[in-house]
Amino acid sequence: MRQSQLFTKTKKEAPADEVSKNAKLLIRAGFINKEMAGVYSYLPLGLRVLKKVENIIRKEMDNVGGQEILMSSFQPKENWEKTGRWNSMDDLYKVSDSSKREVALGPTHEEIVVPILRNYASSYKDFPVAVYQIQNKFRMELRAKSGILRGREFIMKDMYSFHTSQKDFENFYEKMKDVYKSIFQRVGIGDMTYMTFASGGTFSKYSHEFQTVTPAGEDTIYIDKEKNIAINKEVFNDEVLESLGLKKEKLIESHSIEVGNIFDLKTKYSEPFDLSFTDEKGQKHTILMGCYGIGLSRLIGTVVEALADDKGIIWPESISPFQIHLVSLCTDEADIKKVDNLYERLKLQGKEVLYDDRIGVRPGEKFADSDLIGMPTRYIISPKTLANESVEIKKRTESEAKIISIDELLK
RNA sequence: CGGAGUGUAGCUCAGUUGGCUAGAGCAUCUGGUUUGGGACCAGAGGGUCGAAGGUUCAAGUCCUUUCACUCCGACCA
Repeated sequence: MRQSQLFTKTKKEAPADEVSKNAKLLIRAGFINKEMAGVYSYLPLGLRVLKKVENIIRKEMDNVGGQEILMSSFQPKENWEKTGRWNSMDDLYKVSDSSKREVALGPTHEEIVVPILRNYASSYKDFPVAVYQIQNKFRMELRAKSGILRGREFIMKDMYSFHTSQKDFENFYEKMKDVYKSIFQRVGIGDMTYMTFASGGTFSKYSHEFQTVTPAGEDTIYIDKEKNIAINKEVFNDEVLESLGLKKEKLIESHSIEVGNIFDLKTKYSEPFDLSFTDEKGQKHTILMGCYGIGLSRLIGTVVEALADDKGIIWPESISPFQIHLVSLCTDEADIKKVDNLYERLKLQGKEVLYDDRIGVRPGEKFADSDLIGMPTRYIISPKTLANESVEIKKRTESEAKIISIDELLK
């Protein structure tokens, strides 16, 4: 894409009403736009990142047999009354229309997905099933904060699995642990993300979170680097330590951001909706469930928090809006034609290129913009490099550039 | 929801004990100069001072109400 066509622009100054690094950088660089507290729109660059993250997650979900669906955001009040959550969930958005009918805006989708399954599956032959979606969620956070990390509207992947036996559930749950590790590895924060033993909330006694270590995190975890696992402070006690075979002395305390969470739901939601199956002997049993969440918007914010430097964002190749930032410092027409040509050829090779073709913008400003936007690789092309038919290549994470010929580059 | 703070141009901010036609930088537009780390010169456009009400000869400035945003806390599938 030609940068001259991009309707967003970078800003020199961060907005006064943002404090978090992720929001400051993402807004300055033109990835997101703030609409109200905890609510952001995704602009062209931000949406490209979001789509990349989405596709990584989608592939991983499909690989474990997940079937993608898209459930409604409006959810009937009766369903929430059935599970007892209409009044017990503080952060549930309740909206009403002119006929005074009340509905919930979905913060999670157990109340929808279980009735859907019930509509189609009732035999042991119909299970196991896993369905998932990637969708906007609404939660009435009493206090939205930290930019994109804790919003009132946010984007989440939620998967729900359905099983006829505890063993089948456990197998799947174990598989999902690896799937989650793989996802966080692929988006570039695998080395700093730990599977963390945590509270199960209202569902069950314990659950597993995936926590990314950064000072911006609002959670506190204790990490065992050797075993590559951690414990959330909320369940940090002798009993848990012993059950996991961890020694207090070896643990390192860190702040972290919860980027994913997997739960054993047991029959908590299948029961109220009577989601059950008939076994080989004609006997009826309640279905066992698991649920698996990843906040995509939070994940993007976490990547920014964890990897950015003082000049701007640093995107891992896998989720960068473009792979290459082609920065042209050329001013006369013949040179510009040559750069245009290089841009077209890179595109033909299937490269994703953001081409800074802006005329009248000085080099310093282009470099500053390029650092801020944070593409992993920068190609600088100027009259100087063009004289030698070459390009200067610099990685966002490195300070030294190297020069190679255009021919070699295209090879 | 409790505590603290902030709302003035698209953005970042200044604006004295109430006083004349509300300012600067960035951004935008015009012209010129410049071109390897957010340049410079000259000019121009851009405002319901968050909103409503009040006090006053006079309100960005004082009072009341209200809304929004931020931070700390509580809360958090």
